[in-house]
Amino acid sequence: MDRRQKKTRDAIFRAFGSLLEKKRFENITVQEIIDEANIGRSTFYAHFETKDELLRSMCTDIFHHVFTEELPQEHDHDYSAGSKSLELKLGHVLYHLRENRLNLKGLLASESGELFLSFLKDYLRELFVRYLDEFHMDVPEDYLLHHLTGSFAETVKWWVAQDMAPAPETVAEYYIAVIRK
Amino acid sequence: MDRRQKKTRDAIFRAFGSLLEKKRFENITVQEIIDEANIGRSTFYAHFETKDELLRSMCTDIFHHVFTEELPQEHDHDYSAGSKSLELKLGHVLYHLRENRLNLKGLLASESGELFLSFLKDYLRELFVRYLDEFHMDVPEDYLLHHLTGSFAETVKWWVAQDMAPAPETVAEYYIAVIRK
DNA sequence: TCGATACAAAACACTTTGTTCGTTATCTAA
DNA sequence: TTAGATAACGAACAAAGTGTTTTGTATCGA
Repeated sequence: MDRRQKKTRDAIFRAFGSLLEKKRFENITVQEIIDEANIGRSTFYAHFETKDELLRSMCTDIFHHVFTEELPQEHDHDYSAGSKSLELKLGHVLYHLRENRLNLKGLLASESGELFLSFLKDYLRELFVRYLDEFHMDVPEDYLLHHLTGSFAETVKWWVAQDMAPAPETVAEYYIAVIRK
Repeated sequence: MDRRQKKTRDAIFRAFGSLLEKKRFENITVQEIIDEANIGRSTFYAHFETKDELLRSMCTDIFHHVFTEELPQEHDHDYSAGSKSLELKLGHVLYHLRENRLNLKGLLASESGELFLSFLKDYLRELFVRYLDEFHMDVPEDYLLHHLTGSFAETVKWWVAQDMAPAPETVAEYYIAVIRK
């Protein structure tokens, strides 16, 4: 990739992240991003069609990082030993969300939060679907999946509201406790 | 209240509701509401400072209706008989949400949905707090409440996504099944 | 070095918002 | 029924934001 492209792309991401720490997504204008990134107006639109697409790109980056580099030992999925596997995986996800350079508090507020969370839920769904057989509830599978991903997303919201102070392992434990798999 | 005020206020609500059936909140402009309601521009702003405040008023109306007229027999709260009380109450809430003249699908989409759901959660919190002693989980009370309200809100989302086809009682049953009080 | 292309900067048309103001219509209370 | 208050109308306005276009310049990679 052309160095110039990478340079401005990084500048845009940096500017956007920095602005998200100060104000919520919908109150950030393209002009502000342009000024903060110190680039030309037309340059921004050459990279992103809209502010939403920028957010989308940023979310993709984050979750690709969180959900691929992570989740090791696919095969210690041990049914016999009580299986803490899911709890461990979710702990890892939380761990990486916290250490991410991004200010989640800014991202989660309102509109942008919904997009962020819908990304999170998509990834979570793939994860949970592999554990469905461990749940024995008399409800539609689709509803159960919706409940599990939604509840974890709500857990993340709660955690962020607590400034992510509780340890990831603790939060994962809380979550497992309330969903009672 | 002056008849003229009530008349235009109603017209605005009606227009807004009608537009919400066709498009999502953030794509509706004040001008469209004005045209649909057939009122003057300055008149709109005399009633509501902003589009958000209009939405807020509408939510207040809906939930006041749903949560007050409802929830009868406060004292059949029967601990001994397995207590279906909570399930019944939640069923009533769902029932009223469905019969409400408002198109929830339009409301729940994106931005506006968050405001709507935050209203719902506030009311739910008051409801759940009276049942907390029926849950025996080793997690912070605040987290538990957050989980219960959040999960029910997610349940509503799921239900709306199913076009509210399943019976309210059935959905309430699903919910009770997954939270396992 | 040379051709391609990314960038800057300014101008542009367009949309939406929220306010102001003079006029007209409607209400309420006496 | 009338008089005074107040709500609605509608046009005009400034301000802010969006997304596009154009022209010239700087930087890249081969």
